[in-house]
Amino acid sequence: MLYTEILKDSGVFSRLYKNGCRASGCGCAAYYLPNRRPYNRFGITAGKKVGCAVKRNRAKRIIRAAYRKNELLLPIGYDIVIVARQELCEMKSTELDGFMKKLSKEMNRNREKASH
RNA sequence: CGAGUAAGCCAUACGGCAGCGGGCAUCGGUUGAAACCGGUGAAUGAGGAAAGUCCGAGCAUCGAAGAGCAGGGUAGCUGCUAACGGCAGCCGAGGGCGACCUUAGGGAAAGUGCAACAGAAAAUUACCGCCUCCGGCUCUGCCGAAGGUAAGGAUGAAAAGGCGAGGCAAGAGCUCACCGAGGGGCGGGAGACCGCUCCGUCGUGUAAACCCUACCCGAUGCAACACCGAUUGGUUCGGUAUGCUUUUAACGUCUGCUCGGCGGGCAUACCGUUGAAGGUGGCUGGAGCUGCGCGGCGACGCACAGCGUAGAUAGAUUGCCGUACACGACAAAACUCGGCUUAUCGGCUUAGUCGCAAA
RNA sequence: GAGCCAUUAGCUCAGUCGGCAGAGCAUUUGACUUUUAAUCAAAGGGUCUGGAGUUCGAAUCUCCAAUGGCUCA
Repeated sequence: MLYTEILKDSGVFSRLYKNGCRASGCGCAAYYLPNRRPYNRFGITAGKKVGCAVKRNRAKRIIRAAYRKNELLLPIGYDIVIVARQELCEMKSTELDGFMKKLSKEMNRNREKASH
């Protein structure tokens, strides 16, 4: 991934759940906050509710594939966490494209607001 | 053809484009060199249960060696195995017409406890009944007292070996035949055990109640453990110095207890070491897999040849298509193996059995 | 990775060294009241998480599983 680091600090995760902007779509929800860095940080959450280990891994894979495809649309300098839901492991990654486009639009709009 | 039994195998397949993990080769950047960063190439990358964590081991650390008790586990025999609570074969018991299957299967005569309700009595039993003798009375009988008895009675899961005959006042293993349990002897077997024979002791069940017997078990787990480690701090450990206390003592240490062994102990100061975050190793060549041969009923063992087949650290198999069909279940390595248990779409192979029909 | 605990009526819990499954709240019915609430009286409601085993007999003992929760590093 080009401008992205993997997010693994659990403190950052909880900060995002508490304070982050939330965008939910089909099968998943995303939280994001600006991080004042020259790159993005990206994390995935797939809890026990999603299912067994096979289903959790599949959900993570699908989210990762969708992110990789749509990485260039997203603005740089954000922490992003995507939370998987139960329905996600039945879906295909192309079905997530719409959600990623919506997410990037929303983030860009917020960024313009903040800069103005 | 139908039903059923046992054993074993497979776990969608192939192709295209883009992408992920760790290594290998190579090119470039960079450097004194290594490391590092980027590109390219050809290979390679989850399971039969990877799961549950129910057992067993390897490996590592913890004592300057260890012993006993407590605690825990196992429980027919013989073998296999690194080991096991696993597996194989056999014995006993039980089930099935049969192929075959199931089985925590030592000791109740070392001791203790428990056996509700019902019943006379649940383990040194006499309520009713039956019988004998004595006494009384309203005398073919009834009542009372003393004894004998375990055949009959109702209860219960279970009633003092079972059943038949003899015997007796009535009865009773009191005696006898057969059967069961126990003990002794002889024979067979590696053994569990089996067969025959004699004796005549018959003393319920429960040990997945306490317990007894035999055998086994040190504790902690790869987040173990080893190494590197900036600033800051001074928890840990070691050494030195000083002070206090003291050598049959107290304290510490393998952990619950005791013995034994080892170290004298505590406080302060200094020096070194260590060290939270992070990184590297541990990490995959192993009780390994495949093939073939030999030994063994078998589990398994031996010999030869070939193979190199995940190693991540927020944790790698995906996305978009195409083709085929039976339209794809359960399900993801995390130190590694051997088992057990549980989940599972279906398909295939082999060997017995029973029933029906035909020849 | 290692270890521990719980599951009983609609809900919260007793009963756990074997012998008829119980309490409180809730529900229903009746009484009291003009009516409701409160109070009083009664009734119904259970595959004791599931499956095997030991036993004459299992919520209880043993084994295997399921679900939920907790602890350690």
